[in-house]
Amino acid sequence: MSKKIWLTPNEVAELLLVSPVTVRQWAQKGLLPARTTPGGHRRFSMESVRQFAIREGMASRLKGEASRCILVVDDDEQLNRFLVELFRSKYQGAFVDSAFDGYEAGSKVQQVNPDVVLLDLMMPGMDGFQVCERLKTDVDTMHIHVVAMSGFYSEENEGRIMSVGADKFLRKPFSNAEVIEACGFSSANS
Amino acid sequence: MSKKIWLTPNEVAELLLVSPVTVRQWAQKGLLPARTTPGGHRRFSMESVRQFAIREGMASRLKGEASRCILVVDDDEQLNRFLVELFRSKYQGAFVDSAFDGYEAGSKVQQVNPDVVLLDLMMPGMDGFQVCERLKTDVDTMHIHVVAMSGFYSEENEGRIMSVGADKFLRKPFSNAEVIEACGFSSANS
DNA sequence: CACCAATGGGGTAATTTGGGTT
DNA sequence: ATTGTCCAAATTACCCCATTGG
Repeated sequence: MSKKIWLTPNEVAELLLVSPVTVRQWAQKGLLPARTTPGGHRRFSMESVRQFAIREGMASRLKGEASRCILVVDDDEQLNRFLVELFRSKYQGAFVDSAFDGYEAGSKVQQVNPDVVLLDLMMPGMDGFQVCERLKTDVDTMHIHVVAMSGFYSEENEGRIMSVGADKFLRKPFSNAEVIEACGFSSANS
Repeated sequence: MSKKIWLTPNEVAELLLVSPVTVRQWAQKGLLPARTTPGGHRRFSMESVRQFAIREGMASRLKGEASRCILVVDDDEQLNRFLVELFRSKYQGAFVDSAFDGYEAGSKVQQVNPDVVLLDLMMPGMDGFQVCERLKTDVDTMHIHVVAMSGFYSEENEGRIMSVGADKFLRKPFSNAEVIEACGFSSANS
């Protein structure tokens, strides 16, 4: 179900912008959970690295922590606009933006640094799986909450998207309350 | 992934001919964007430094680095790496980066603000036509020189990509001299 | 099984960095 | 606006040898 990705110290080092030696130190001190090979070499799971990176304050959240920011990625113009309006009207403090394809998603993520990405899986051209994987493998974006949406439900799809790091799965159609809850805005600010 | 060039504070200081302390100040004031390691040390991207230098009018201090910037977009890993290496080795002053799909293309364009985008038309997922159209429609990126590449030549394709704003069309396979010429590096340094 | 280049582990010493202050 | 200095902590260099993965 979940294809775990194990990273070598070198890969982690490159990801976190430090030398391999430093990664070893973290592992030695127990700061970064690791699994060891029969020969004693360490292997790190993507998930551990993500949590470590976020926990240790690598997040570039230096910017306005005031309001929340959500990015809607869906090629369906109707639904996209609707969702944007929904969030805009419901939470005036939040910054809401939208993207209609993979390219725009990448550009907008880089540009607005969202807290949440509401991501459609079935987009012609680039699918959401790739976008999600990219988001979750880049240290600068791995902290982003990914809510996947799909109209064609299948266990395989759900498993697949969750295995590449999605935080929630939403089956279309859904109610307003459901999206809002999934995006974690239920108890958010206003 | 792509080989990003991250600089330590000391390296930036040497590059801009100032003391490390000064670099710290800039980072603290948010003048120079930086990422931090889990331990709190700063790392600067070559691109940030370049933009900062230009913005602050000290571009002349840059030792001829990053005078130009080119982005290679192709899902063919082999060809992509080859092209990156080609430009890197041929023009050490140029900053070269790569993207392998639409999402990454959008992210990288936003991030490095290239002068030239070398764009493959036939990518699974998102095709180059969409990317090109986005590039040429957005005011912030419409100045970028787009060189389209394709292995499946057809008049229709060439007409189509040129109609959405591409500046050059390259038919695969092509010679090193051809790409370089197409990217406008012909009269560059050596 | 042996070979081999690249990588990883443990350890210590050397260097760099962030922050406060001048 | 930039730089020097101090200190504690973070990061790295270097050594030698084992492991990894062809």
